[in-house]
Amino acid sequence: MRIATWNVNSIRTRVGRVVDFLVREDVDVLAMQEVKCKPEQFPAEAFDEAGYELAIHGLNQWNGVAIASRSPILDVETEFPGMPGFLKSHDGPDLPKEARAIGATVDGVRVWSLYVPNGRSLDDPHYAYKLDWLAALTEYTRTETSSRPEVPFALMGDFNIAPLDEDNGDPAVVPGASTHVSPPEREAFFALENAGVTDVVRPLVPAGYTYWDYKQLKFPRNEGMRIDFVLGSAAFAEQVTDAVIHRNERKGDAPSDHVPVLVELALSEDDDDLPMIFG
DNA sequence: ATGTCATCATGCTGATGA
Repeated sequence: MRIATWNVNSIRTRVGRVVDFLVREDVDVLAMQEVKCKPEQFPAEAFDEAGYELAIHGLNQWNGVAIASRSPILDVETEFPGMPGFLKSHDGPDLPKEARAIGATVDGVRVWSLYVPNGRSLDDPHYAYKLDWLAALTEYTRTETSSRPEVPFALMGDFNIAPLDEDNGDPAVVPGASTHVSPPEREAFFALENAGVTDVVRPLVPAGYTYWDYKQLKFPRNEGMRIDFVLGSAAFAEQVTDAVIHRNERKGDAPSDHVPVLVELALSEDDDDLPMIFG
């Protein structure tokens, strides 16, 4: 199985690029973030024609997550247990939470496409929301990986955190003053890694960024950040045979500001592609 | 240079979010 994550920054703007990538790289499952549309606005036909089905969670022009898959998408959830809402986005507990998570089972793998809140600034309510959101995700991950350790489980997406100093190549992102690199955010990320999942890409791709701001020639200067990750349970991680950060997807016409991160698993998909030996 | 990009609405320009 070849499975990837990509913050596409508007699927309506990027659909050609995204489907081209899926076909060219023989991707079986794609977790998308920032699709920036409602399900009825999602360009589903292009995915259908390329042989992918979709699960989409989008409420408005902000955020929005989706999963595309060649195999059937089962048991879809649009939030994880305990996931908080952002106070400014609703006036009460009955109103919908932001569309930042979608989980589904594909070929026996439990996959989450996650768009972690940005935080905006260290003194913004969005920053506290980000930490609360990560704490709830950590508790869910601990419960899930301990109660069903045999199920391969993966958190894939834009975590909006550069966990290590080497993950931040942007001089405008200053430790002590900026989000994405503050100690509480990094501690939240490490707590998640201690709750039953590990970064399956870093051992295979030790260096490299996944995001470059559109402004100030950040990509030509290579002043990027590594903030998109695939965190897998033991049952997932032990199947990983390869990983690639597709840096070239930041080039050319109308790129997203993030690039896809692809992981290959030894896990067999289903028998559809195999010869019919037994008739 | 607060230098780009995407979206929506008080809509063809500004506000919001990243």
